[in-house]
This record gives sequence, C-alpha cells and structure tokens, in this order.
Amino acid sequence: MPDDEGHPSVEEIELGPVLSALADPLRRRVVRELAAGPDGAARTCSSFGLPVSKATVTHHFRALREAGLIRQVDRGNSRMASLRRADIEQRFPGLLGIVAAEPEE
Amino acid sequence: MPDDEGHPSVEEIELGPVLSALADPLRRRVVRELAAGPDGAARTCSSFGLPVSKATVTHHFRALREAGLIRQVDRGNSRMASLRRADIEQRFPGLLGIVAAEPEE
DNA sequence: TGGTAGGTACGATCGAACTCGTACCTGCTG
DNA sequence: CAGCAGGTACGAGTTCGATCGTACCTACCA
Repeated sequence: MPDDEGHPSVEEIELGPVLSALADPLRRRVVRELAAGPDGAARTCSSFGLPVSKATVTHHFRALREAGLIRQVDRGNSRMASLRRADIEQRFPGLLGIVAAEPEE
Repeated sequence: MPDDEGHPSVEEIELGPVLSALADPLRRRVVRELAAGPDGAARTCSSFGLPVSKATVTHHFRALREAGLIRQVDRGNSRMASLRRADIEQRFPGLLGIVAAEPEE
C-alpha cells in the first residue's frame, strides 16, 4: 500500500505505471537529469525549468511519484525530489540506463 | 524514413514511441509472448486471442509496428508478426528482458 | 506585517488514444 | 461459385491525460 504521500513500496512498483510515466518526454527529462546527478541528489520541482505551468509541473511529479520513480520529501516550503535508483534497478534492471542514455530533445 | 508498411529503420526507433507502445498492457502481452517464443517466430494477429474486437487488434498492432517493436509481413491473406529482437536490443539493451519478465496479468 | 516563492488542489478545456460497428478486400476451401 | 477467416479502413463514441488559470497554503524574508 502506498504511504501517506503516495509512494508505492518497492514490491508495489509495477511496469505499466512506470512505462506510462516514462512515456512523457518531460518526465523522461526529469528522470534523465536525476540519473545524471549523484546518487541520492534531491532537487526542487522548479529547478528543472520545465516549460509548463506550476500546476502542470505538480501533475508530472505526481505521476513520477505514484509510479515509484521518484521520492518526494517535504522540506520547509519546498518539496525535494530524488530518484529511487536502487528500487527501480531492483525491479527493472537496466531501465534507468536506457532512459539516461536517451539524447536530449 | 519508415518503409511502405510503416516499419521504421533501426536508427529511427525512438524511445518515446517505444515506451508509449509498451504502456498498454495488451501490447505488452503481445511483446511478452513473442519474446517467450523462438527468435524470428511469426504469428498472426488473431493467434494472441486478445479480448478486443478485430478493429482494435489492428490498431494495437499498428502501434507496435510503427514504434519499431514488431515487423509485419503479408503472407497470403494473413499478416505475420514477428519481434524485432536484435533491433530493439541494439537500441535499448535490456528493455525486452524487462517486458518479458513481467508476470501475466 | 506584508510580500514573495515553492507547491498543491480544483475545475475546465482540448486533443490523443482505446474501443467498437460496419463495410470492404483478399485468399482459402468446400 | 459461395462462404468464411484474417485484416484493414473509416467514422464515431468515450475515456484518459496534458495543459492551464485561479485560489490557496506554508515558509522565508524585508
């Protein structure tokens, strides 16, 4: 069962939602940038500079969070997002590498 | 440029369309069954027994073909579908394994 | 105290995609 | 020849998702 903030546990991460989340180019871009950074790095939603409104950014980060790709933690008035690298690698080995290897668009 | 039947060449296979195609559970099921069979195996669309109408089956197979996941060849009044195993493996190593490992739904 | 910045929630819009029925074409087969 | 099975094309319905504006909350700062 997902926790209070909508994070699925490792066993709950399913391929369908993960692929649906990664089907969107903006969300792939977020995952790619997180994957390129150091492990455990946490960034704010706005630090990605997505070319959409704040409401839409929230929408995309929720999709990533509920699929189990990122973890979001409240920190003050911000919400830091980090990649669930080990969890994804455990469930779908190699998937992150494929996304990370995609050239920027 | 895709050929007359809509097959992209290996270099034209892109991650976005591939992930969009694989986001659908019925299409994942087709890929999974093809991946489980011998390399180069060709099956008719109807042999998968998808629980949807003929028109919808055609729709799904076009999505798979245009993404570059399968190759479809006319053979008499049938149209044989086979997995583009080597092509996908070359572009996105490990992806087929991830899809193939998903348990049936 | 007020303003600003980061985010969320809600409602609305718009287009894409999944679905289907129907009509049609092509081979095979009785 | 007639019928059937495998597929496609087209149009239509319906649902889903990406997007936005607005309103609102919380923390920080002048």
